[in-house]
Amino acid sequence: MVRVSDAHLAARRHSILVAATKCFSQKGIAAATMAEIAAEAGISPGAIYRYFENKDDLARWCMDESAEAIKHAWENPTSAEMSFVELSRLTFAELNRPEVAIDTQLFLERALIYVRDGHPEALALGEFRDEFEKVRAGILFLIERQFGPPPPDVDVKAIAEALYGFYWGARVMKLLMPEVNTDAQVEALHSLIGHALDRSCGK
Amino acid sequence: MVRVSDAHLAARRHSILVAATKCFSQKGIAAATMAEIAAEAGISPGAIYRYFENKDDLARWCMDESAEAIKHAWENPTSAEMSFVELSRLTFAELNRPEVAIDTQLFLERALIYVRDGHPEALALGEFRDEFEKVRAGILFLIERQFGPPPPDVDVKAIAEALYGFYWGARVMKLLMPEVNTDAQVEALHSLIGHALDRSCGK
Amino acid sequence: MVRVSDAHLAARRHSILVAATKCFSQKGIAAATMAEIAAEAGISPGAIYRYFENKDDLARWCMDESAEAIKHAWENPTSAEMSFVELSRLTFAELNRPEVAIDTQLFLERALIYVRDGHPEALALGEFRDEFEKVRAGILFLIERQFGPPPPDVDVKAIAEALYGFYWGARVMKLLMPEVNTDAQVEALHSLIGHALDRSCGK
Amino acid sequence: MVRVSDAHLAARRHSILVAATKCFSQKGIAAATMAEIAAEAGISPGAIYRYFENKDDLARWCMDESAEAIKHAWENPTSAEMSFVELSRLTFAELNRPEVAIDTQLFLERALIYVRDGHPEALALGEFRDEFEKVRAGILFLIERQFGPPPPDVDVKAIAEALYGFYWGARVMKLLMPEVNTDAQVEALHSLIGHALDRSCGK
DNA sequence: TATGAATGAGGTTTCATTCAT
DNA sequence: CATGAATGAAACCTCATTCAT
Repeated sequence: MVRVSDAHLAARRHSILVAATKCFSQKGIAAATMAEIAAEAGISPGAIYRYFENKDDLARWCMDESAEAIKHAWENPTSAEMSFVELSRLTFAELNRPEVAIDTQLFLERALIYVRDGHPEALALGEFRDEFEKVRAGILFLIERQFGPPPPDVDVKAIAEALYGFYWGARVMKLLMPEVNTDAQVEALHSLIGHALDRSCGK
Repeated sequence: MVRVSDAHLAARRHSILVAATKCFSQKGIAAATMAEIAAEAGISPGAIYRYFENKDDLARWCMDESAEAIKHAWENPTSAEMSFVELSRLTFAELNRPEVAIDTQLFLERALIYVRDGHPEALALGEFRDEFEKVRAGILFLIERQFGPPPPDVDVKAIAEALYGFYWGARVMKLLMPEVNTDAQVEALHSLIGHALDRSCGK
Repeated sequence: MVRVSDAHLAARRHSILVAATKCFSQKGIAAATMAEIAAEAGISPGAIYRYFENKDDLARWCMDESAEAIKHAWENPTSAEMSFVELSRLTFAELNRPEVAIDTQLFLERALIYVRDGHPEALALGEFRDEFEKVRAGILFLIERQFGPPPPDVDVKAIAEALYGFYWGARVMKLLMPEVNTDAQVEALHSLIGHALDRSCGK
Repeated sequence: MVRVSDAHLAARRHSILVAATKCFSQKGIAAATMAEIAAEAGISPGAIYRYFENKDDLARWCMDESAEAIKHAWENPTSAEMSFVELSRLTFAELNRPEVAIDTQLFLERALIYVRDGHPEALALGEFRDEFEKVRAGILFLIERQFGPPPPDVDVKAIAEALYGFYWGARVMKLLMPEVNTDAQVEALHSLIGHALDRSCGK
């Protein structure tokens, strides 16, 4: 009966997403209950259904939102002012924030759902392959911009792919063992890349 | 059915594990039902409970079994005849087998449970940290055996850690995008390591 | 169903208790099913769980309620206007009501559970020993108030205990053989007590 | 295939009854499982079904056996050498043996089943009413043999009934509170009866 | 719009009973 | 005769979802 502003609706929708994200990562999507999420969001269970079709829909939005949070500067490297080394330092520094764990968890849940169901329309918003292609291209671009054309015996494209894989591996490691020093790992990889690609070696 | 040989019991137990592993990875642990697993194993739902305490117990055995499958030569590198490069080639070649996907899925489910619950006794069999420490030590050992003492500006320990992280990242990538060429990535990393650690560069 | 008045909730809770009490005494606690109770109460099985933790909890409330119904004026004899004889007549007259059978049944179920489990916290609300002590003290008080100090060869405390035992025996007899005339039995006991304690005999 | 002596069969049957009686009184008939009983009897679950139709049948035999154990000298008082006072002292002394609790429990279970089901053929072996009539007659006979014809204002028949009720009440009390001194209660009742029926008072 | 009581399908688990050996 | 693995019906309980207010 009461007219409510769009802003208010959007805010409530967002608060539900936040609550759900918290619950989903704490207990897993399957185990978290709508009642818990409602309680966490400070509303009634029924109210959730005004904002989301059903639990699956809500979960999907949570996962997509977290996936969104993951999309980073790498996809649009041209616009970035930073060098490859600077950007990767920044990217991995991010992983030290504890909140990242929640995104990682939801990413993994999303990945598992993705694999189980084939590639259901349900996950249309976040296509892994797409992100992979884009980020790999971004890495490649930045490496070549920083180090110039690679020597013929170094497959920079594969290195870019490997770095992307390493990124996800690092997130999983951080999730399981938060004390792991991924920054040091990045520096080590940088030094490897430097040795291989920097002219200073040949000279 | 009268007394049955131990071998028969073990075989049935194993067949339940196989069926459960299949169902769990197809639908996720939470969504797979005991009835489905029983049907897949060709027995009645009740029979499962002669072999496993309950669904959680069954899931745990599945995850532990797959975790077991993951423990590889890396943990005991001294006994291996292979060089670092050979062993890592072999390890990543393994990832091309489609069956590995199931193990990866269960590993991720296990990881999520692990993170959610803190570190419950339930997962005692497979301690991530433990495996991490051992494998990292194995990698370190093999790298130094192959390349000799590293130059002072290369943090080999961090590289070993990074490689372990890369391994899991590669598994996740393979899970989501089976066509990804992780072998090429490994080769690229090998070439990086070679450039950095081989004496031929400095000379 | 939107917010409902507390009175309505209490009424529904009570109706579940009534339905459960009926089912439990008709079939026994173990054999009665939640579905039956729900049907008897005219609600869905799931609804019961908004009012009671689980079947055991429900059974406990039923038993406690009936136990509550059993606590009688005996526990607070001082406040009663009635003499020992009047009060016991009233108490046993109660047993002629057929509904008492249900309370007796639940009392016996409760007693059996109590004995099997040791003295679990579960039955904390109704401690037998407690009731026993209080009622015995009440009987003693009323006998002495009515008949004055007993002759030295009569153990009035033991008589009070025996009367309490007789009360429960009478309930069990009534349960099994409703036609038994417990009122006559009480009168007979009264006459025995009168003969023994009344001064009129000795004089 | 093996021929087994009747004695052996009877012994096994008996051992099953003993095991079942123990389990039934420990956990209640409904909660005790056939597997437990089999384990307690040292045989396999399947074997029980060679000796008893099903669980209900087994329970019935247990209850009847314990009911049998309850039938006492009271039913045939003429043949007894003992006086009323002696026999009741003996009867209640029996209640101090802890094993009696098991019989009491099974009696109560039997009583509850009896009440729930109406009077099913199932309980044909032990008719409460029958026992009641006989024992009451026995008590009456013994009281009159000991004390002679009662004064006109004492309803000895009702007293006999009351004593029977008291007996069961005492068993229930002993079950719930083993420390209760039922012997003292009997003595107190004896003294009451003595006061009322003994000539010494009137004289 | 929001509420939250109610629904009821469906999951896990138990266990009396059977029957091949 | 005994075994004990297997069955499968049925119980308890959960929780996503609905809808009267």
